[in-house]
Amino acid sequence: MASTIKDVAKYAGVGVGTVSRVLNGSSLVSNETREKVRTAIRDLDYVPNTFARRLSLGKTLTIGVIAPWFTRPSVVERLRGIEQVLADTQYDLNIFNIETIERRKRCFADIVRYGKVDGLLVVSIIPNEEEAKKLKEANITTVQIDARGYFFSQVAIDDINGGMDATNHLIAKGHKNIGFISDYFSSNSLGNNSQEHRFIGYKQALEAIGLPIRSEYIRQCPHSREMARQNAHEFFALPDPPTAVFAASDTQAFGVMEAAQERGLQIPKDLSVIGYDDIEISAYLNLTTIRQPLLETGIQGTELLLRILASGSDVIEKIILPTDVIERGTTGPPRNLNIEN
Amino acid sequence: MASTIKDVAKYAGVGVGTVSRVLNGSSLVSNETREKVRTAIRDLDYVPNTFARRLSLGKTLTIGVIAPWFTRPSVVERLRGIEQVLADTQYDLNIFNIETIERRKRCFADIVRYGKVDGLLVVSIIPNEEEAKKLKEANITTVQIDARGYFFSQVAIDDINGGMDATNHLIAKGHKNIGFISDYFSSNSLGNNSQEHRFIGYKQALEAIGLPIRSEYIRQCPHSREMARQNAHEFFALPDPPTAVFAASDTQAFGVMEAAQERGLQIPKDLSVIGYDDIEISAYLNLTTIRQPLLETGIQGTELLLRILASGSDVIEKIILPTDVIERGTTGPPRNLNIEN
DNA sequence: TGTATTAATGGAACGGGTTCCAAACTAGAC
DNA sequence: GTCTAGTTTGGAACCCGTTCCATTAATACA
Repeated sequence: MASTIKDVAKYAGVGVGTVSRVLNGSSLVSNETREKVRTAIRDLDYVPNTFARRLSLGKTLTIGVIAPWFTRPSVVERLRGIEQVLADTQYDLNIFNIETIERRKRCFADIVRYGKVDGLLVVSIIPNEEEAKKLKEANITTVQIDARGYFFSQVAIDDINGGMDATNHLIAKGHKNIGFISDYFSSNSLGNNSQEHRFIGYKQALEAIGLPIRSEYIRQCPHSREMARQNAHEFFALPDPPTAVFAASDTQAFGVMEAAQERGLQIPKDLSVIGYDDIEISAYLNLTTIRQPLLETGIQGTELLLRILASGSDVIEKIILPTDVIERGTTGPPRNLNIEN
Repeated sequence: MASTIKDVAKYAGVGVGTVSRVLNGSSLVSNETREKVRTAIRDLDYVPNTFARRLSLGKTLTIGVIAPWFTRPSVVERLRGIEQVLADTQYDLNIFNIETIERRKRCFADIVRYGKVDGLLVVSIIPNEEEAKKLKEANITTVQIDARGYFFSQVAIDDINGGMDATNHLIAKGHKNIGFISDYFSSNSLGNNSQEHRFIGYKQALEAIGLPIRSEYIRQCPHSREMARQNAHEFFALPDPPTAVFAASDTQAFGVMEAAQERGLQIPKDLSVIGYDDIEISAYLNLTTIRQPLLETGIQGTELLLRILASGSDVIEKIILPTDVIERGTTGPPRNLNIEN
């Protein structure tokens, strides 16, 4: 049906080796021959069979992506970046969606076993030591996106800096009593330490201008609006409650806002709230937050992976991207300042 | 490195043909031999090379998915369904994200040219006549998801009925002045007519009980919250503004809600709003809406495609899935009825 | 016991590329 | 004109499965 390299060779009156050389840009072909072959390719509308090519090269020309929470807007945005870059290359994209721990195990195992990918992008999770070892043994070049770790090259967010920016934003408004709510630190099942980094940023920002780190202002709880709500109420019950809260995710920020509303506190007059992520509904709910360059992490992670695949280098490279403060309506000066003005 | 079928044959003391027969479940192997081969496969941890297999079979064992608006929650949900089904098959998934008309053209052209897929799922767009012809010529089995059309089998939503349900829900609450906001109808570049079908449902519901179709209550605008917001404001400025609005997508419904808030209208007391899609944040924002079985369309579309690939049938099959009204807090009786009660 | 059938098996040919090796050709040096 | 080195080129071997064909073994039947 479709023409093959043999047809092209016959049509151009050359050998298959020569056609292959032209296809792969070898310099060992005279200009005259090259032109003949090019014409033949055009005339026959020849497209090399990609599977024959892969078999012969011993490469899969495929990039795998392991991503949890496939449906979260932030992950989708990263995937978009990945797809965008790969669309212009010879590489295929193979997405593995992880929704359960079993699935995670199976995915890593399958990828190693079936050897269907040359390179792997691991989004928002950190391969554990055993997984990392197996990937390396199987010679699968791996890049992490949105997660730190010691085993592989990575593109991550500067969460420490993001945490500092969020805190500094509140400090700049005049706040001195700043609460912090986050998910539990690392050691969660997926091994992502962004929460802790945001906290470090918070701490550093306070320390930088000599504000005390008050343990009663710091809370960790499961990642949900409801838990954040409860913890925010405990803040309000303090004798000297915070005038501003930095929530390490927008979802938790909404919990804080809900609590404030229940308590009759006006935002931002009585309480400022800043989130982290800039998920879709944050704009709608007018939440000041920290935006991560999601699409960009996908793009840069993929480009990094392709670079490593091309160069064969095994130096671990870490790219850290900055965050932006998106100021909306939930942050302002604290009440006492308002009154003074 | 990895063991091949030859290694297995040698280890088991049989020919490669026999190993292949065992792998593919041929009945032409004695139980004794089969067991020997199985043991060899286990001992050598043998996994067939998928690319050699594809080359030899002349099949790609790959399903392509063409989807526009890759980032929309509704599309992601369908993709999830597709991925879920394919994960348990030997088929690979190849996603083509279409964001521009050029990209659309290139996608269809490439898919035909490079012959990298056995089957194609086209999500939310309708291949035009030329594209359909080429797909058929290239012998690529195609199934459409979330779009009608005459050329291929399909899994679609009964959007006319969904539009009727939404409108009837408002009518049942006592509304007579019902606005309609949607994206532009079909004839958009991608050839999806779901918007129009929702409108037809809206019209039919009104006509069915003799309510007038008022052109000032009907608006089309680009699919965004912001544009919907602006158009909603124009509704409110009418001398006889609608008491309820049916937005043909949840995203647009949020724009209407935003406008209502800006205008000081209470929902649902002063204005009822019903959306369409039931995307993730709709529950959070308490939006009454029409739920489409999004995941289900992905699942059923993929299963249909696999069935067709297996059977080789060329009967065009159409599966229409129903919608559900999800009643939450944004719809209620109109104010005048409130007062009367 | 001999013959016809059927079941089971080995292995060559094939799918369509890439690459290595040997051969042919060219040009420059002497 | 001969020799050497370098440039081009053709094509066999290989990548690793599947499948068809030929062969052998086993069973059935007369």
